[in-house]
Amino acid sequence: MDFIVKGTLEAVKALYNADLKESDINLQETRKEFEGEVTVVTFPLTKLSRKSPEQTGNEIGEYLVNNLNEVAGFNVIKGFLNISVTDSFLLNAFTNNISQEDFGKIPSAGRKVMVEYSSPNTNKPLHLGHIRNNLLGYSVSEILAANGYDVIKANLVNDRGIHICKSMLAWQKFGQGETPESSGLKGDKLVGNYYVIFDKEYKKQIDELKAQGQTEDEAKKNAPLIKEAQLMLQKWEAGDDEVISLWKTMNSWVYAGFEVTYNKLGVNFDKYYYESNTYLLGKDIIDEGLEKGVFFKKEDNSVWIDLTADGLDEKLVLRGDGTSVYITQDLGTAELKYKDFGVDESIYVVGNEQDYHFKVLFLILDKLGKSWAKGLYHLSYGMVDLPSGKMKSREGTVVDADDLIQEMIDTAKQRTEELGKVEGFSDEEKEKLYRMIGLGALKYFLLKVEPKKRLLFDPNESIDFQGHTGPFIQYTHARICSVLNKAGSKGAASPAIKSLTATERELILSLSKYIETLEIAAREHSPAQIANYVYELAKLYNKFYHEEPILKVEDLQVKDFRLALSSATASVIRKAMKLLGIEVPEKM
RNA sequence: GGACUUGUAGCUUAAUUGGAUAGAGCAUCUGACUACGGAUCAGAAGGUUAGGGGUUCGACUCCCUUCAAGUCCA
Repeated sequence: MDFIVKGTLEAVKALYNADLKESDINLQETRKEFEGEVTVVTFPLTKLSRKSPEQTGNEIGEYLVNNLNEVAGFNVIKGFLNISVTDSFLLNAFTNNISQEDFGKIPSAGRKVMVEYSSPNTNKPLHLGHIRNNLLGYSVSEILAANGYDVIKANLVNDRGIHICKSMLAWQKFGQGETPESSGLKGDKLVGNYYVIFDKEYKKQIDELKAQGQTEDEAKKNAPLIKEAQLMLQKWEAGDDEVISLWKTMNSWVYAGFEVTYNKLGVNFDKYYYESNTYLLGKDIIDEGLEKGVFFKKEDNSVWIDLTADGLDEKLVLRGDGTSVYITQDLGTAELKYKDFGVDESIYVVGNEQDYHFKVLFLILDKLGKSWAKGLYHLSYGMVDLPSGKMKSREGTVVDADDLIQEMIDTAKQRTEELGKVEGFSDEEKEKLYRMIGLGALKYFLLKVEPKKRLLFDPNESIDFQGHTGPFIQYTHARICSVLNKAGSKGAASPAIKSLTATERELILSLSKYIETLEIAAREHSPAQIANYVYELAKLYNKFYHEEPILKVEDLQVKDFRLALSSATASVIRKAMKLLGIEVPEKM
């Protein structure tokens, strides 16, 4: 609707002799209860016209009708100038653009972006919180790619540290040689079990020590198990053969397990980073910062940065004994990523508990004068909570990723069978369909909410398959496919069509908004924008479907046009859902 | 102690970034040519946008303050 903005600028120039920028024109969609498609808000223009909002609207409206072929008419309500565009304008847009196969394709911007997501610990299986992370990361990658970016999906695996030593130690002591093969357990589950066992045994020891008169803090430090775990970490850092070998073995179990979950979720990565390779990075950046006077040393030799001028605190970047803190290695890893790929932008998909951390990290890199620091972005998302509060793997109050996925598939199966809709499906096709619908429901459920909002998940309330859901949109797609199949044609936009029904107009307008939605989703790093858009589109199509006959309509040109409209809708649904990582079936 | 985020119908949520009577879905109630696929559609009911104050033509949106939930920093 660019031409409305340009026309309004001309009108303001001609009528009031004022020069405005495009951004000064406040354009919005016309509300359903009024006639028209686009609305110019004229309140701000009254300063130029020195007339009432109504008069200003009428004058501009007159100008537009007289000067723009595409404008059919207008009405003014208070400070709102509602403009109706002509049917032929909409039909042209549909024929020349929307109905084309490559509609929605944005040419390459020649920019490279890295999206780091998932980034799991190797001591426990993935849970619902990780699912949100993975879906967000994957979807944002798809959205950026659709916007013409060259995208690198990265996974920074936290494969070292005290937590994995705990699992290793517990396995050594209590595992009796259990392996994924011997137990039939998924590798990540097996390792996770030992992490829990460690915690139980550790707590026992703490209780014993407390019974002997030690305080809680003392007991936590003195328990033999924790000391052993710390010793193991030291051995790991020293490269002890036995420890390294066990570490490699157990991690390989975990990776095999993760791979299964990633496949089920349909996410993947172009590049894996491992903390065991990166945890020592960053120390040269500390030196660089000291030289540049960005950092300073305290008496105990620890290195700090003073961020009080930026409204933050003093922040430790290297300990007095020369060992790293989290931010040390993150500084190093950021630089490594840039060296590896020369990305223009780098996105970190990490929970909002690390908001402060990333604020500091990016600020430091900026102060160090890194040219690429302004391209860093923390895609912060809210935690997934249960009604009982936070999920804690050590206490077993987690919604396991594999279990949840399976439940969703089972529910999809049950629903579909109840509805008796899989006649003529082979067993393989059925399995594929159940998986598609179950995951569609799950993914849509998680992605339709703005990332930064916290998500409450009640395991006792099943995820819906009706209404504002993934299956609703999948159903709409299948329904369109069914119509097209029956017709045996994808239709064609006929130039002979003279007029459109109200719903046809709405549908074309909705389709035309796909590209700007794509751009907004990329700018805001928000799959929710796509999710809500495609729902609106599907809803509108169903309305159209009920109101207007397609196959039964006598006029063949109208029939052909409606088929083309259906086909274009299916196509946009398919493209939009793909951005969410959701597949759509042709029958369901 | 300091900082950040969130708070919208019973529940899950949207609002073009300051615009019209705050828009949907679930649940509840009422309807839909014996259907081009009823996982759908049409309608009813449901709101002091956590509370209070301010800014202006106009506030869910910006500012101040109180409350609630969550998180981070040493």
